[in-house]
Amino acid sequence: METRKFSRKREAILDVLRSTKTHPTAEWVYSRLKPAYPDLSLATVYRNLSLFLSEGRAISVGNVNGQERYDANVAPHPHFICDICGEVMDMDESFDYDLIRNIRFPEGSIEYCEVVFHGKCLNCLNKRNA
Amino acid sequence: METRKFSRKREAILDVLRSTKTHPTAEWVYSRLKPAYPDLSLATVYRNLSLFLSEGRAISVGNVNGQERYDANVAPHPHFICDICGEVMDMDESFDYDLIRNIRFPEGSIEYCEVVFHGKCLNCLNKRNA
DNA sequence: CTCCGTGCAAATACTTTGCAAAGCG
DNA sequence: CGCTTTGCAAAGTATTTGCACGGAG
Repeated sequence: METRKFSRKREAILDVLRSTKTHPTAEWVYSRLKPAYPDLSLATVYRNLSLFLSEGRAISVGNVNGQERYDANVAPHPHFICDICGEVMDMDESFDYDLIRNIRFPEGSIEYCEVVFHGKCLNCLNKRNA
Repeated sequence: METRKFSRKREAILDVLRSTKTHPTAEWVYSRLKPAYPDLSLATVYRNLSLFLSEGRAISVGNVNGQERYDANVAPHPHFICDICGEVMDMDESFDYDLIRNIRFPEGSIEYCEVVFHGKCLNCLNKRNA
């Protein structure tokens, strides 16, 4: 059985993750907390993010440019990733998961489905045309 | 302008990628070719796989357990990933891309969409129940 | 002969881990 | 007090890069 104790830093890490829509990297979470917790270690951020994933309190949106991107919104929802700058955005309203609820796959049991749209964000589109 | 010369090893790498449905890692491609090309370097495999991606002759299925998985089938098709063993399978027949063709996203221009189902493959399910 | 392609080894970049010290209950 | 959590530094892993040499055109 998993025993778990309270930890102020762990709570803070989850708070930061919950307070943003940027789908941050471990490094980003770390730099956000470092001023308030000068003795915080990047390893602690990694350890707790992994913990949240295994507990189902967070998900990984995937690896973007070599860095894992995390999300405290564990409800299934599609994402948009800009292939130029790597920004990750939610697309909550734009996709109906009922569309894929009935899919059958004889070679395995489906537990969930990720839908990720790729393209260029407005920022990067504007920079190109400038 | 990109000048490109013929290279026997490059062709061989693409052949291996095209001859399998396993969505292999760079390492796997390397170990497949090493017997026939004893002086082959892993760096060459990485270099050429990156090249194929940028040319559109291959795609990345994503990062599974820290390793990039490649696919020479560049037509859009969904995948199933076993979260236990990391096996990647095609689901060509099971998903209708028309379902997502009409999606609008004002914050960016959509270029393509990845659909990945997660769960447990039959192998891993059987092992669990054994 | 001129560049492109490659091997090799070193460099990178992210993430994980071992261990002793600090903290929760 | 016993067991969890953490900082720190070191290790680990996958991938990229610099450079000199071999190969294609």
